[in-house]
Amino acid sequence: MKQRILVVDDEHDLCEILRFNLETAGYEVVVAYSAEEVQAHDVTRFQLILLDVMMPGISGFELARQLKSSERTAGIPIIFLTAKDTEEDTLHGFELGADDYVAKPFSLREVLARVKVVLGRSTSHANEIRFHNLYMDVQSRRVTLNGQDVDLTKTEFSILHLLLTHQGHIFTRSELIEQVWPADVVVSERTVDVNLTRLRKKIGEYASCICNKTGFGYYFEGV
Amino acid sequence: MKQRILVVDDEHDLCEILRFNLETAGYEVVVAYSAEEVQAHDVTRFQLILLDVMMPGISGFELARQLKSSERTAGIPIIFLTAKDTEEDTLHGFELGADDYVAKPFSLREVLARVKVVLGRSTSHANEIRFHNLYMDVQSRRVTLNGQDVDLTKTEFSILHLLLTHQGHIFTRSELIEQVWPADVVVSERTVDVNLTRLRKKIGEYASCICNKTGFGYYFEGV
DNA sequence: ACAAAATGTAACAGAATCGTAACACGTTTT
DNA sequence: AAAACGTGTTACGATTCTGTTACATTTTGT
Repeated sequence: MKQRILVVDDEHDLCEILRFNLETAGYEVVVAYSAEEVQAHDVTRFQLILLDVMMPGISGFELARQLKSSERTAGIPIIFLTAKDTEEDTLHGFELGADDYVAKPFSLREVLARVKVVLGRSTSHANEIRFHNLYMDVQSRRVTLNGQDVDLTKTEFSILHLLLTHQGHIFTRSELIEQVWPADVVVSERTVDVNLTRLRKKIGEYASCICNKTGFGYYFEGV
Repeated sequence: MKQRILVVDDEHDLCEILRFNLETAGYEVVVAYSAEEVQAHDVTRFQLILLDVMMPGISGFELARQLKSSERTAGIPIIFLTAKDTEEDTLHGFELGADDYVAKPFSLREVLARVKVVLGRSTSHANEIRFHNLYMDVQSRRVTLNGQDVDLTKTEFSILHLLLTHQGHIFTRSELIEQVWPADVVVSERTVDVNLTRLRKKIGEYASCICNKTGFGYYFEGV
């Protein structure tokens, strides 16, 4: 089945150029001319989003933040297109979960190469996360520990996934809430603790890999 | 300060050629002849790793996977050196977080150009503060000293961050209190002293960089 | 060199943070 | 309809952090 790419940019000409070249390369392309227009689409149907940063109305960064904050769409790779190529903006983009970053003006070859890399990796290994004998299959939402199935709840799964994909990174409680819980629910910070405890109890010998640094937050300690 | 590059390749001759040319270009070079040998080094001290894919024992890909899976070393750029230049291997490399890819046989000019590009763009990460072998990652809230994690409390972290980002600037005790403590808490000025002492004890050889000027206050003395 | 002021540091106790069991309430399964 | 499950909240004991104090040491001014 063809892989589907959503191109979001307010410059019509550029969109058409991208559309033509991506279609030639065998992808199915849908174009939206603004962040607002994106909301008319079912974003989950796309395997990749090419997203312009500078757009009238809602900016690309803001849209990315929204997409990444929803569990349903957080896993969709995003490549930012931007004229801004300062270090700061690039970092901001990656912070928001960008999978790559292309500064305008760019060569089409460059864009195609990056699209290929991102799509290549999001279909192969991104769905399987491993830490020693702890496996997570993101696709089927299954976790195994030394070959034994581990029965995690949705919340626990989501937390473990976040921690494992960012080993060593210390997340504050608010960051965890922001990343794990839907944007519209309000939970107390202590709820995080309780869920971490529940998760620890289920992952046996790896419980001690989920660490807390007093005053900062929680992190997964690899090795 | 010179940028440090770790070259990992089992071919001694090639290593020496790379070493000579990189040193001529003004970099500091350390060579390891196997992935196993890399483990003897503190990898965090390097700003770039040139990594051969095909090595006896642990392969370059496997080593890269390990480095990228640890928050501490994930940020270090890697350029793969390889005789394999098939599409598949290149993709595999990028998947593992390679920052570039050079196929053997390569021209030295080519290697130098890519090293320059990678180091050029990875120099000033705004959220990573470095003083010799003392690193602060503001994003992930970690501090390492010669590759070892330093366990700072929130207050200590905050003080060190302030001092390191304003090296040489002398902060009076009230300035420190104002910057480090929340506006609504009241602490005695001597509290600052105690916290500075605690911080000093945790940063080993850099303790002496935190200086006091009698009657004025504290500052970080960069060499 | 001397006393006074400033700084370094160990020890302690109060405060803040954390781990976890128990409970409540809504949802799903049986 | 009852039981099982998921999950947020609360409470309390355990742990860690941190400000204060007291005394030791260094620096400063005369």
